[in-house]
Amino acid sequence: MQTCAASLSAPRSSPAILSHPLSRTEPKPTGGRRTGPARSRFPGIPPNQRTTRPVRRAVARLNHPAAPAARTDRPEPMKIDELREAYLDFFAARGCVRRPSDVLVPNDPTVLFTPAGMNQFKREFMGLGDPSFTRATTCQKCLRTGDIENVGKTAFHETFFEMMGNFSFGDYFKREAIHWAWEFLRGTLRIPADRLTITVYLDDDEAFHIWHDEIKVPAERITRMGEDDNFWPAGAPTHGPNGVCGPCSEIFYHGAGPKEVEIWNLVFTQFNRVGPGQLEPLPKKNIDTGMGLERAAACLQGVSTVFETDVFRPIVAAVAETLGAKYDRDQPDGVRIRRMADHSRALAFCIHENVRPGPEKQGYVIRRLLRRAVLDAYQMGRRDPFLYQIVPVVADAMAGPYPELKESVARIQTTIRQEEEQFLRNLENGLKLLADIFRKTSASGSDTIAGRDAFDLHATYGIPIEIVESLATDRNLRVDRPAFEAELKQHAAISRGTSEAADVFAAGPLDTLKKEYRAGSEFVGYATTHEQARVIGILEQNRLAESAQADGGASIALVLDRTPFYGESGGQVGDTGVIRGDRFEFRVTDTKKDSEFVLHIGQVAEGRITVQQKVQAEVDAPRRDAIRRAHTATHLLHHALRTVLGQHAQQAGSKVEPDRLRFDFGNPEAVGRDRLRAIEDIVNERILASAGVSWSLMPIDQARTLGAMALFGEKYPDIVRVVQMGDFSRELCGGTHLDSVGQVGLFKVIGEESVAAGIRRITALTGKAALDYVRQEEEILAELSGSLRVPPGQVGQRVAALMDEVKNLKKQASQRPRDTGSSVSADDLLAGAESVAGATVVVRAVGAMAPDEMRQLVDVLRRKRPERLAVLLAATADGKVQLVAGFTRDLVDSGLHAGNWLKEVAPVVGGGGGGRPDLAQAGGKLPDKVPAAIDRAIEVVRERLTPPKP
RNA sequence: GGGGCGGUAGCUCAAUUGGGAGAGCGCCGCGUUCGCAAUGCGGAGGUUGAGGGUUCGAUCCCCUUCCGCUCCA
Repeated sequence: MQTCAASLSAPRSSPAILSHPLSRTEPKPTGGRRTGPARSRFPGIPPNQRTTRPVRRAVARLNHPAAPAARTDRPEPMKIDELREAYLDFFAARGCVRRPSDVLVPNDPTVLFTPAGMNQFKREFMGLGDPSFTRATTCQKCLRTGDIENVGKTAFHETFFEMMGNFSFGDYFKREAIHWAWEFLRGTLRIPADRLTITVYLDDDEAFHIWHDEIKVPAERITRMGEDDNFWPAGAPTHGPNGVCGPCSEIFYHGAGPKEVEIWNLVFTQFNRVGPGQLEPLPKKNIDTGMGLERAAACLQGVSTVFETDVFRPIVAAVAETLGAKYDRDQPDGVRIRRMADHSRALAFCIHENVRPGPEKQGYVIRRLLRRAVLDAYQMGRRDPFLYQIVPVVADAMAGPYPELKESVARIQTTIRQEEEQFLRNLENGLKLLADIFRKTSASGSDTIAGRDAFDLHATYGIPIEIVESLATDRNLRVDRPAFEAELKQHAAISRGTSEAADVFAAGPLDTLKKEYRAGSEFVGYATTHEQARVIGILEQNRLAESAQADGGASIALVLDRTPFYGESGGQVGDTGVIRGDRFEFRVTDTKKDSEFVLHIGQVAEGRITVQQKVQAEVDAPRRDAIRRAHTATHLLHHALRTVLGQHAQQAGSKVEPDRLRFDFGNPEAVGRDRLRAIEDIVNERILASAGVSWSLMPIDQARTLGAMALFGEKYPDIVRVVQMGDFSRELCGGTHLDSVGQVGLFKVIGEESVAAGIRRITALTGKAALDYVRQEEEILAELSGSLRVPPGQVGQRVAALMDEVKNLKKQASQRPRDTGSSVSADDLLAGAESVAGATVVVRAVGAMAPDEMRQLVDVLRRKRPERLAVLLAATADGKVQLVAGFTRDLVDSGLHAGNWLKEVAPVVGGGGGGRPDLAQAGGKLPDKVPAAIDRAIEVVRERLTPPKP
């Protein structure tokens, strides 16, 4: 039976179905006295939502007489997709707003990946978030690599996982959180009470009381734990950090195995830590809970690891099958297969959200995941890429909640495959280096590879220690593992450097403003470029100020209640312009967005601004128009790219400036001139056709249904703006656009390049800038044609002809005999040679000669006199001396060294030199001393030359 | 953010305290052959990533910078 999320999220079933007599999953009240107190405990929740609701899929099944589960005593275990829906339904019924999962890489500088369900609610926890709800529930995609070594080895560690949570922002607190958790576990999931135990924080009597006296959990099933186990953040009271924190209470499941499983953590955020041991109660207390989806499912399904749950089983099987291995849970390869299964799922989700393997940050985390998995396969004997083959299985297994994954399968596979190939190549290269190390180690008579060598291989070339060890063993060598570990530790210590311990919750100056103006700044710039407004904040050096005056240059930021200025976002640059008020003028040089506020950044040109003042905000309209042209053209380009290259050519980023745009998109290869031309043509044809541009607001789901292009891995608000051009382009976009496509004027591509593996970038111009560009090219051509004295059309031929000519002339020049003027011929030199100890000694000043020529002259001399010849030539040019010396082979063999000869001569001309025994060169700065150097040279060679051996 | 390694011909890589920029493969031409594979001879192809410094002289040493790889955080 197919797991079907669609049916799970169908409109609510009628109460009649819920009370169907066969509905055995309808929970029994946990106690007879339940209903009464429950009413008073949960004010504000409609009574019909207070009781636990059953899982609708189960209901549907029970209503269908043919369903096998209806006839067995034990219903088939709950699937992961069912558990997820049951949880979200349960809390939605208790007034929690069901929010979508945040993206894996959140807009949050303190984390690389979303680590927990609460991450997306940080602002809500501070009372600064969306005011439309105070309780929420989510199933959040998370990624953690802190315990990566344990993945596959333990039952429950995963890198990618889903965390279900319910959250209260100053709304319900401890009592409700605990009661509901228990109701869900006991009622909806029907977990027997004797399988559950509880922990609470040492002195959290309130929580203990609720568990013991209200829920009636026996005292021996409740344990009080210290701040390291039952406080969030762990150890916060003693060790910090300062800020919001609180005790927590955990629920453990005791299955068949020896170890209990933590399936639920309830965090009661009730304190503000101001110093060691100093906890001040918060006026508004929060609830932050987390239930690991997969581990909870494993408990329900009666399996001992997450890898045996219904979602993971096919992935594990696919890995084993692809590798031609048999999956045996308890064999060493079992660990590897589980790890590969986990990593392939994590990779699929990350790459889907456009996190690609790379050298830093998120990309590097992903790269390591991939390499770890490929290494596992390598050690199981696999030498080709394989991981990419798992992707479709992952997409299938996760299709219920994440159907969009399927659309990305091809893209994810390509990315993974390329990275696999690269890593395998690295490994092959590494093996060569490894062979060297082995040889050196053996040659030195040792059987142990130094830890330092192993570490160098690891740190510099990325050759994993496991590979080194395994290959070493094959050659009866071993690795000094302790020394390796020591190196690793030392490197880690050095690298730690300045890792800042960022506060989990950091409040900025704008948050103060946020308390007063919840809605933020209103943007009126779609309709107008000038507007009356009021100053609601002045930001000076990151602090709020009451007023600001002209003081020569310091940049400050103004916040207005409403503004026509567009704050930089979605790739579109911020507006510039001017803000005027009573006796002041403020020049806006840039506009940025900070959460809900628009920051007008610039300088006070004259006068004094104070908060609450009325102002006139005026955007630089011509510049804005140029931006609109570029932005509308960007959508046209996106459309043309997909038409010419295919649907894979999706946006991967963009920058929109006045009459200039940069657009990054996925494409495996360079676009090429022809296709680039076709793309440019399509855009310009659309411009000529001049379709209208319109926009509307709609819920995100509706926009997707309409086929509006949205980026994966991008966080969108609930209500989105959809910009439509004619009938060919519809995109989610908050930017400013033209009224009609025709206003773009001219569109000209000026460059295409690669920015990352699989990502290309097109740079283009619009409007006046495009015209200017074309004119500039025209002028360059005119200039060229002028100086070449040919019509523009013949410039190419003319240049080619000139280049040919240059080449031929060069060739002729190099072949011409060297008899240029002052230069000396080899024969002359030999004629003037002296004879020393039976050898021919040529030591001469040769006027101006290039080093290259001198070397060749030495060669000529040696050819003419192949035996017992010593040459030293001295040239002078530009106030410098150049010496070249050489010996014939036999003299070198008899112990003479041209380099050493020069070392004795060059100091005379104020220089130094050296070279090979048969040929050397030297230089100096004293041309006057050349005669002295020549004397010295002859003197030296006389001392050294010995008569030939008989 | 920090550490290590690297960037030389189209590709893979050499170049012994700093001293003449090379090899193999590929490419082009000619020869051998009925033709192909094979093979012989000849040839083209380089701002040694960029910029600066030290030096008589820098692929080599130093500094800056860009890019790639890699480890750690």
